[in-house]
Amino acid sequence: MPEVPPEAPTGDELLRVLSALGNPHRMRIVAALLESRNYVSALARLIGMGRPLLHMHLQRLEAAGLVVGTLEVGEDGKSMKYYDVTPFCYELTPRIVAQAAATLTETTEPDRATGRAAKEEAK
Amino acid sequence: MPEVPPEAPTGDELLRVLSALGNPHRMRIVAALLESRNYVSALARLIGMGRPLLHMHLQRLEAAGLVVGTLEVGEDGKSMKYYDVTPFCYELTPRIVAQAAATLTETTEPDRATGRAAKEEAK
DNA sequence: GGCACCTGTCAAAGATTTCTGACACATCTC
DNA sequence: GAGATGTGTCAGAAATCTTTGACAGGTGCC
Repeated sequence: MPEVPPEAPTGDELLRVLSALGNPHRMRIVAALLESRNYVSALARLIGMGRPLLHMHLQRLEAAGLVVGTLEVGEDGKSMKYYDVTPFCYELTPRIVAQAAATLTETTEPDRATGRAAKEEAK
Repeated sequence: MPEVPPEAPTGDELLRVLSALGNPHRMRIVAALLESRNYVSALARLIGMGRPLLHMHLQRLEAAGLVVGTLEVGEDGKSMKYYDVTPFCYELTPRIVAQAAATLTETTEPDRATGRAAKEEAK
């Protein structure tokens, strides 16, 4: 049996997943793809959305590991990029969120090497 | 015994939860509050964040039902707003997301059938 | 009174994210 | 060739989210 995230996703991973799913359009995209895999242009027509925009949303979902895209070549020689929903499974509880938060890499990139956050205690 | 969302949260609810948690600062806030409940000003000092900003983040978390704030009056007469993390528990799978997406009441969509996309009734 | 805390709000800046209309390329059919 | 399909990209609006500083009030203590 394949492994699913057992308990503790990294902060960055969880953040990517949550912010990817925290968007009505992307939720609908997942729903549409779960019903049947599809390629970009057809999916764009199906849910009434511009191709460039859908492309962006799909990239966000794929970056979060929620969908996967494979470039397939049809018998007519046209290449279409089909997207499938991955069987992801995340549990959201205070403890898991807290654990993830502890492993968050500073979002603001202050320095190249130090990795030190440049937040000082004022006052 | 209070019930936790067993399986199918509404689209709006899940959307609120995901977009609330899909932010590094808010994840850290949940983590800090889970370690120990706190009131706004102290929490602001603790995580090095302005009060107005923290206030906004807490409102977002509370609107999603992830934390609750209670205005308590100490014996010294000062009122402090203490926040607690609620024991939320959400499961994130393709099916659950798809189900939630189906009940989304949001979008500039034209309209389908009884369609009447409106904001929630303020209380 | 003045100081140190607490609470809340508001209006702007600042930074992201979202969205749109181009553009580029390829293949197949007419 | 033109026209349909598919792929991807880009720059720039448009909308939204984040952040800041100033303001309003409240209480207790020196």
